Amino acid sequence: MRLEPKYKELLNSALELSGQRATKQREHIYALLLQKRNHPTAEEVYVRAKEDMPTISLATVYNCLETLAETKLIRQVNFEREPTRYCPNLTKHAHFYCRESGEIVDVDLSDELLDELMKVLPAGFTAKHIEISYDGACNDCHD
Amino acid sequence: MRLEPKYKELLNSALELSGQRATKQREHIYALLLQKRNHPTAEEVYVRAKEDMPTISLATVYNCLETLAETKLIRQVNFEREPTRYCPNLTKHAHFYCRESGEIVDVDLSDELLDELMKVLPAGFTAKHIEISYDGACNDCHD
DNA sequence: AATTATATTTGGAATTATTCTAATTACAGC
DNA sequence: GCTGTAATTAGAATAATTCCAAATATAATT
Repeated sequence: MRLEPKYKELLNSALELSGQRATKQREHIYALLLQKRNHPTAEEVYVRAKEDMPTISLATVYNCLETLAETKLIRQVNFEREPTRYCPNLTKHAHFYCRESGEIVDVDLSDELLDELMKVLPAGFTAKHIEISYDGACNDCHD
Repeated sequence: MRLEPKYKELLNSALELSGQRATKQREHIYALLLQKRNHPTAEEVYVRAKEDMPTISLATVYNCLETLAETKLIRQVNFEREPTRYCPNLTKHAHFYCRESGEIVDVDLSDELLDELMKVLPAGFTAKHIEISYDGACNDCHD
């Protein structure tokens, strides 16, 4: 698994900006998130990471995911009480969770729609972030 | 703490509909959620519940909250990995979480806005529910 | 009203996801 | 190549929640 130059630069500059080091583990985990964008849990990332890097520990996976999230290279996605999932899609989007297949699909959101959502806030409230999750049945799963 | 007749009926019919029994504990917990609508966690509900019902157990609090949520009398509210909070507001609304004060505020949503959110789904996708959470600073907390 | 069947509550143990800790290892600057 | 700091590692600890088996409460039936 190789990290494309574009993303390698993105990673390096994001880490440098926040005064953190570029390590094999961080690069590896970022690469595998980009390579298969299926919103894996930390545990799933751990399993995949070990294929090419058998000595990596679960704690490191958590640490790396945390670092990547802090530096805004990935997003954490939560559905109710389920384990946190991770997503390297940096565009503005919501998540659709199919209760049938368990699949999570990104749903792009326009700036206009996000603006409208901001406008319904009470006076004096300012939101840094809006998190939107749908849940239902995806294309492949109508009862 | 007394459950208003209106809500008592709502509770009884919801429980009956789902074939479950009306118990003191369920009524008590529903009443205290209605009385102080500050989106408490299960632990907070437990503390409050014990004031008037000292022998209630934490497991029962969880059971009752689960039953109330199943019967759609209350909603579960999750913010990232924080403990689940509970909300008896049945209108369509989002939640605003103030990172400063920790306060959670209901934000009413119009049917039109929800429609628009449904329209942006890919073809063949149908959502049963949309969960929207803002996070930022509330009226009382601009840095 | 007593009897029976089933649902609910209870306290504690178990589980799950995640974070913490202390020791080792790796990296960056001199 | 040394030195200081950051990152990784394995395992222990934690927090929220769920599970379990026994006791109790409720509803249905006699």
